[in-house]
Amino acid sequence: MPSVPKTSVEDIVAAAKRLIARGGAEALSLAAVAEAVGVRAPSLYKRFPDRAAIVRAVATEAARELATRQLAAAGEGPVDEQLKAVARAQRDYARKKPHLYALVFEPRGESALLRDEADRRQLDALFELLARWMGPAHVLEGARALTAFTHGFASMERAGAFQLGGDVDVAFEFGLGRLVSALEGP
Amino acid sequence: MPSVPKTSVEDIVAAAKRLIARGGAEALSLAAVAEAVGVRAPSLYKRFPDRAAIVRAVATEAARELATRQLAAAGEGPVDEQLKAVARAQRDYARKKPHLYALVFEPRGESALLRDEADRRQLDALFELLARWMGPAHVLEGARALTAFTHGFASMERAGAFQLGGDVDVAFEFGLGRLVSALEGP
DNA sequence: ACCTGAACACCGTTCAAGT
DNA sequence: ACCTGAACACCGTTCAAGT
Repeated sequence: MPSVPKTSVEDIVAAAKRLIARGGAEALSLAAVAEAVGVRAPSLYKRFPDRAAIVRAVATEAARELATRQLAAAGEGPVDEQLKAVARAQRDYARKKPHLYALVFEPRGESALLRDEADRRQLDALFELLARWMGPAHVLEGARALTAFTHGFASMERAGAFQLGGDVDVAFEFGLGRLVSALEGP
Repeated sequence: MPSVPKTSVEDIVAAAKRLIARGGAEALSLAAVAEAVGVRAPSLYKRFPDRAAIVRAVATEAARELATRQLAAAGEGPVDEQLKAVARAQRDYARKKPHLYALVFEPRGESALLRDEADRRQLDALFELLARWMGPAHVLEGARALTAFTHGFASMERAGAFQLGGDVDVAFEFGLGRLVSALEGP
């Protein structure tokens, strides 16, 4: 009857996030999460319907975290520099937290990403930034092109796909510079 | 003593490829592979050291298959049109065989992609194509930019990341057109 | 030489029993 | 109201025993 909770939703998500950051989502076991929050695995089902729901909650947090960093990185300089900074922040997050990044951009199976309000508002801000560079006509297409390039680069880098030598940083800046220039104007 | 084999390496890879194409690599069970080739799961260990090795073999085949399609799609037109056709073939493969595509471009864990000779030769041909468009100076950077954009787009499309409406085909052609133009010349 | 059943350790998930 | 041990079905993998 006392029903004193040993843990909480936030506790569980935080522990799961830490574990995923360390070993990736597919290596996450409920037993490990449970131990990290001082409980047994079956108790997790009191707060989450299943394992996938826990992973999804972590993905939502990671998406917000990434958007926050991108917005902070944008700063106040010229618009094209702001756009590049946003892209660099995305790549940077992918390098520093590859497993969390993968959760946002490469969700597996049923774990489709669910974005927060906060996340959504931040993405809108990035959209407006791009609108100032391109004009209103093709903003959606431009955003998709820029994000696709950046994610593709980060994803391939993470997967070890760049095996032919050369300076990968140089390649990123080369592609980013050319693409951002190509997006200018209507 | 008779030792009449019931299956073969090729058999197993073909069955695994079919199963992965249908349900994705992480849903592949050795029991299903074994049943498909008319054997019991433990017998698979006579030909492959572990599950990951089977998945890796399928990935190698998928990589070759993709490169073959890209090369075939290039055709004989103007160089920029050939480059675009190669990118479109990549996106097309990602849409038609998403699970096999993911195996090539988004390998998980230890399953780093191993390319065969045939695959490598085809990639070289694509490189030369790009060199004719860009000149020799930044071919590596250009190839990485073009592949990053195409993979990023295909990956996000596959993950259902383009949720804001708009015509996704138009966005792809928009980005591809601007990027290829931006890569022209030294 | 190859195949097999049985066993092992490890999963996610369910549920009746405890407080 | 929350937590737990036990059980279940399902994994990949190992291995002694079969032919």
